[in-house]
Amino acid sequence: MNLKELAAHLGLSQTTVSRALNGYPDVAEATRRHVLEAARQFDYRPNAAARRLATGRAGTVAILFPIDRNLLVDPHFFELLAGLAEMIARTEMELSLRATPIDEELETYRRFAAAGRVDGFVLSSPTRGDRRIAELTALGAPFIVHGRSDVAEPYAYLDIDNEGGFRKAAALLIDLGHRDIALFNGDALLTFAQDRERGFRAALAAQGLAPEASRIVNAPMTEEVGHRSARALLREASRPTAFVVSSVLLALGVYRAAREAGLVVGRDVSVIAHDDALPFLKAETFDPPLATILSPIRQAGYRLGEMLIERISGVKTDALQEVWPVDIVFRASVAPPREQDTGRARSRPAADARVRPAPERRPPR
Amino acid sequence: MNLKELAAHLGLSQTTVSRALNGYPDVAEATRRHVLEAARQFDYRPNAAARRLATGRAGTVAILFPIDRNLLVDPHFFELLAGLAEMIARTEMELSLRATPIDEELETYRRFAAAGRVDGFVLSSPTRGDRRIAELTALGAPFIVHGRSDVAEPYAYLDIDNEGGFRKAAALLIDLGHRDIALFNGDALLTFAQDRERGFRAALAAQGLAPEASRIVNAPMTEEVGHRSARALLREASRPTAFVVSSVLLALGVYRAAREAGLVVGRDVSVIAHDDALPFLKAETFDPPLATILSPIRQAGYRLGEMLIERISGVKTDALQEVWPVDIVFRASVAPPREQDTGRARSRPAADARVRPAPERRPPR
DNA sequence: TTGTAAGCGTTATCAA
DNA sequence: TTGATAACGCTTACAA
Repeated sequence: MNLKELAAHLGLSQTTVSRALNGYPDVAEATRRHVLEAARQFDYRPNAAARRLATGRAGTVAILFPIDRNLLVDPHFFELLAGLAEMIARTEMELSLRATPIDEELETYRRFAAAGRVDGFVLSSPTRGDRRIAELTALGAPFIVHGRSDVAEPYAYLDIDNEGGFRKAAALLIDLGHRDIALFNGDALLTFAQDRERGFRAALAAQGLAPEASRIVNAPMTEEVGHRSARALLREASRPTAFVVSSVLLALGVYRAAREAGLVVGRDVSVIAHDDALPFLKAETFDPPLATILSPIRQAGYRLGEMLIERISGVKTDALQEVWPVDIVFRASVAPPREQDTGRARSRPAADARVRPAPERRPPR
Repeated sequence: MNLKELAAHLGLSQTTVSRALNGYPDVAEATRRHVLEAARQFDYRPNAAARRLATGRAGTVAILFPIDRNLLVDPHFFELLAGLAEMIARTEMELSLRATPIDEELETYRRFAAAGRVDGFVLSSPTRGDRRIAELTALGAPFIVHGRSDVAEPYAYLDIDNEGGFRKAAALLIDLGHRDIALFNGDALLTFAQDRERGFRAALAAQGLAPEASRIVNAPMTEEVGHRSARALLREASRPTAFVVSSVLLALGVYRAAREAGLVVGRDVSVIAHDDALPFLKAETFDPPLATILSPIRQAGYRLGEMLIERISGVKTDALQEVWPVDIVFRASVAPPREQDTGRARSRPAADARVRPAPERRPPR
């Protein structure tokens, strides 16, 4: 059943039926009732392609992800995606997911935009000097960035306070007495990794400290990397007493390395991790529970969807720039450093390990 | 630049230009060259909506996922999605991702199909008597199922040999001497969980064994569930000596529960897990390395994309039914049961734990 | 080998 | 408040 047939059946013109269906004001109430009734009865659904062609709007937003960056599609991205999908599902729009070889990325954006396949994009994992921003701006395609970059153009973004979060986490460890702290971070090109490192260094610098090169690791955020990196450091005669890491997956690896070295997390070494709130691996169920810099990435995905839609409907970029604060959640994985022992201790952490209560701060929305 | 303008510029009709661009044979070679050249020069991209309207093809496949089933979007789904996206990216098609409240699921399929928004669907996580299959068949919408269901209609699917895999895994543990084996599985409504349980029970039955009710757990496949379930069982005076679990995430929780109970995996308890090959958490990096029933879900996603496209282009359902074998990979998490001790042992598993080599079997493609 | 013209199913303009 | 009618940009009979 299409519009023509429906109109014929009703003895009305297509115009009137279309108006009635789309909620235009200049339609008699009685007419509208008839039309809606008939549409329901015949289960009429306007053809998407025809509508797109007529309106010039694609009714679609897209998010691209590179497929050959480490051959790894990471779970943080998918949490973001879940939130985004959830938001888009509340609208009439569609969400198009596109994998793309990294070297064809810009070309893919161009193709999608030029063919009118999408109305806007979500950009994730921006890098330093990210070229996508200039490209899409030049194309005139609406977009929103999850994170920030150091480019000249103004653009819409939603970011979290990575720098502040990591500064606070490191400061906290320093307060407890730690002096040798390692940072396991994402790829060095990613701005969020740079922001985190900046915050981390700032906290150290405030106490006149500076990390040795070996203490900073940039690599994919997996259990395996966390394990390998921590193992290497824990073998050293003078090992770090604390770790700040960019993902609970990295933390998982650090815990394993600590166990293997006969060290007890929350006593012999402290660990604090950025937690995107991956639903299948929760910091509070770590053993011991993992202290975190918390910022639910799924909520960010949801909000990104809202912001992109506002952007598409004409809201200016400078009205679409948000930075969310992050929560620091203290748990038993963090404690004052211990007199460095032989590394052979095996008992469990004291149940009464001194832990400050988690502040009750929530991100917006 | 649209077709009309391009044609005008070339001094040709739209028809000829369209033909040249779409590779029709009845176009003079010289003409085609000119057209392609001009198209490149002006960076002409056919408008997607217009093409869709004219051809009646949406150029899109969709995959839906429920948002309120446990509020959990699981990483196995996203691995599937990654593979699917990778395949679709090699085509001109689009992949539409839709979240949907579980109670509006069927309606969402209907809406998408009726509005001509998609050419076909991938159905994931089928349940017993899954209603989506009958619905989509009635609608005449092409689809492919990841997994199988017990419905009357013929349909296209790709599944793995869940039953065989779990039968073999359980049989192996029995061979080693285990008699009390627990199964941690997904939601009981899911056919893959049922198939796995059937295989598990068959292996036990072959030796005249039957699991107690407490030994079978159906729940979301998370670390937390694995931990909680294993902890409950390991507290019993007569505890299971082995665990067969449906995900590496569950296995992670089992490992943790074992550690807490002072038990050593690969000595005091054996663990074997189904491994969908989640890239951020690898069975071989577990401590001790985790034996698995292996079947990379990302490859399945890729193949599902291929099969769906074939289905859309008219291939019959009975030519699109595949069941992949699974690999059993032996690792140090599996060993013969031990004389049941007090559960206080703390030493590490012997490095020379008897482990059979992994058979070298690969799934098709 | 090329061109004319109709059609895909909407929305939007303008007049009635 | 309603209705002709013209886009929207492409594909595809059919004719030349």
